[in-house]
Amino acid sequence: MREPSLPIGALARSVGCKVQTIRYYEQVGLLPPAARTPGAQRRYGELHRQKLSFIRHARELGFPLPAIRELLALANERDSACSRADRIARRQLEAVRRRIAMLESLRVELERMLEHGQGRHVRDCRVIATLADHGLCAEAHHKADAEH
Amino acid sequence: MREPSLPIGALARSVGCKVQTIRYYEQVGLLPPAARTPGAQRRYGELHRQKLSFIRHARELGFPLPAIRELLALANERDSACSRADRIARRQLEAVRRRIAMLESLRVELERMLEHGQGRHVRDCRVIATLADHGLCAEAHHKADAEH
DNA sequence: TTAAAACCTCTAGTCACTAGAGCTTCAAGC
DNA sequence: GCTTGAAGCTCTAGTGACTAGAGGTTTTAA
Repeated sequence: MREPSLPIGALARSVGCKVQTIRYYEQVGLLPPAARTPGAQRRYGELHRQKLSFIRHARELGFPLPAIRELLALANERDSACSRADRIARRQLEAVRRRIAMLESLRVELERMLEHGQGRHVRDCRVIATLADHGLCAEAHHKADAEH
Repeated sequence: MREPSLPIGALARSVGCKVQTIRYYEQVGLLPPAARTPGAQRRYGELHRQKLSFIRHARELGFPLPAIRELLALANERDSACSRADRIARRQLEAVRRRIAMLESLRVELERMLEHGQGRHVRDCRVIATLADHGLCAEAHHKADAEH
């Protein structure tokens, strides 16, 4: 098998990311260095594709790169306990839930800002008024702060 | 009135942000430069507090700084049409809704990953398996990509 | 008067990419 | 075998919205 045959562009297309992103992952050590042609171009095989696909999927789920690094390591030692992976996923789930809660309260507030729509002038524009006076807004989204 | 009497730390506490954030806003021109003591320390008055509060509130709603800049400008010309502020808010509402939709599908997938919980080993860990095989996941979150 | 808390500027770092300059290599058609 | 254009290469810098730290100065309360 002359396995490593995919050039970087084809790999990028096949997992739906940019070429630079792949080089970036290699640079920060998430992806092992690719095989190279005599002219120093990267060539990838199926294993690389699977790993990259794993990374991209985890990124879409919002895992930060350090967590993904850990998940990749776990996936390798196939006999170690699953609980660590679970814990990482659970942490991520909590973060996602917090973000949803916060965004929901923001959605409600934005909808309220807009619901009487066409005030003709800025001086009675609900959007501006609401932003100017924090007291007008739902109490909710102050508590939900926490993170990014 | 010796209006500008709040030092930067007190202002930061009063609106719930960091000192450096206030200096940053001044640096990028979102906040007008503060008055200074003879020793060059910043002193703020009520107007600054209101403006900063407006900015922080808008940030909590997820508006990016360029949009906030525009909103601030609009708030100043109190006779101009409200429709521009409305449009900005509406755009932001759309972004918030998209983000919620995406996060919801991620939440579902993460919950599914975790629901059979305690597989004892990595080789049958749903978290790892789900990440490794994108085909296993709900179709949803691919469509919802779009943006940040 | 002194001491410590708060302030100052400036630089660099964060995260996860993304963009661009300037150059080289590959692959397909002739 | 030659040409040509797409795709590759490295390296540097930029993004957004802060955040952190070094190293020094000012303020304020005891």
